[in-house]
Amino acid sequence: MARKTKEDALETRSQLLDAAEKVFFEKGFGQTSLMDIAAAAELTRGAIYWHFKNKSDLFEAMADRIRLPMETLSVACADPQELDPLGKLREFWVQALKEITRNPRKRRVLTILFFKCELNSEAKQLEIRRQAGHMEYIHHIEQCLQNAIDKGQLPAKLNIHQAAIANHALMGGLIGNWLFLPGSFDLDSYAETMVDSYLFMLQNSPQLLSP
Amino acid sequence: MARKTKEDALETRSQLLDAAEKVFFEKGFGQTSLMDIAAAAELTRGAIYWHFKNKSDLFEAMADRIRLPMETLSVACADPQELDPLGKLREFWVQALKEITRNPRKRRVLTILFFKCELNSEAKQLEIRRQAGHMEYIHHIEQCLQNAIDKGQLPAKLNIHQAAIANHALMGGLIGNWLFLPGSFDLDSYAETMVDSYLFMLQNSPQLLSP
DNA sequence: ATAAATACATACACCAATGAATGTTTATAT
DNA sequence: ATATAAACATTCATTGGTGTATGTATTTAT
Repeated sequence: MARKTKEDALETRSQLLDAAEKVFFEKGFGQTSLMDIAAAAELTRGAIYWHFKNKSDLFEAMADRIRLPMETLSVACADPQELDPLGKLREFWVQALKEITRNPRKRRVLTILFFKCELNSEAKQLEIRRQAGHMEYIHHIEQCLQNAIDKGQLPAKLNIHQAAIANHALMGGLIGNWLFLPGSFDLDSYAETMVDSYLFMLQNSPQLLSP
Repeated sequence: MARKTKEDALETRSQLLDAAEKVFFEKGFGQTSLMDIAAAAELTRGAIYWHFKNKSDLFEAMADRIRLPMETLSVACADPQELDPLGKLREFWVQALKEITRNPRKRRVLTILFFKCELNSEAKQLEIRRQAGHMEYIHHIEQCLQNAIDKGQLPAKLNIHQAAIANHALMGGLIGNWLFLPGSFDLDSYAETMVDSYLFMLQNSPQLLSP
């Protein structure tokens, strides 16, 4: 076929990514063939193999168009200069949860990553990314909590690791459960309550204090 | 091949399920062929097709050998006769979390269900089961919480639905995160703290009260 | 004792999907 | 103006895996 302009080529590339996102979301990674995606983009497999190495490569490119919630926690929370780290943390999570309900692309891609693909040798890069994000997030949130303790916003004897684990579990669980059954609760309007309740727990729960 | 006795047949059937569990865990559902499973069981695909309709059928049979944590919440918690519903709930979740770390089969199968398979047309039954479990669990825990309110163990104005959503998210998140990176924290020793902190939150958080 | 059914193993046919090879037209560099 | 390479479309060969059909030795019912 005729050669396109550089911008045109980038356009078809993003068409392919849009189509991949759509079909992966509808049929799951394993059940969709490259022809399905090409057809959805009104192109051929030739276009896919020109822009991407293979199905996994296309999948990664699609996933790379969004940042995972856990990957977006600002280092500002851990900044010693920050006077209100806990407020920052609260703001971050309230916004992050609402963002998922309001950004259709993020919602679709997260649904794919959570439920419509599996971690195996095909998706090695995805697994590595998730593992790294997992561990980095725990580290970031621990720094953030330590910072809040230093500012007197949290009890000095708070068990930081347990608090971080609880945060990760609660937020990740909220996201996953809502993505799985968006009708089961209104994540957008529950966001503040969930975050505030968690923060209340950190400030007051005697169970989370180190002996 | 020679016909086996009825007990022998059941034995080979469970050998196939064991092998399926092992290979699915190692390679993921999509990446394992029926020959992989047959080989792991030191049998042939003929044996699989005798005992199961196809790969999905085998997968479901494997998954059906365990009960999901959310499926095991006793109705005892919601029993009006129960004097200590909150204590029952606490006991249930502490045990459920510890069980996952101690029961290798449950751990493997849950890992498969969480990360090594995808929800698509092949796994329709699995998705239906998970959706049903999801909704039934919310319902059960709401009844349990209402019962605890009636017994004076929780504030009368507690927002039951939000409390149930938080419970589901926290417990599901803990399980999922631990299965994903079992080295990131000690679920077994954190179990009590997490459950107790959650219950403390229910009892004291002003955010979880209805206006 | 023997006919039928069981519990598999083996062999076969088939297809959907991949990846590469090739074709075609146009943008772009020179 | 021309050669080159980009941006795909088309065609082709290959294959891993599935489902089924068939074989076969026992078990079990009668």
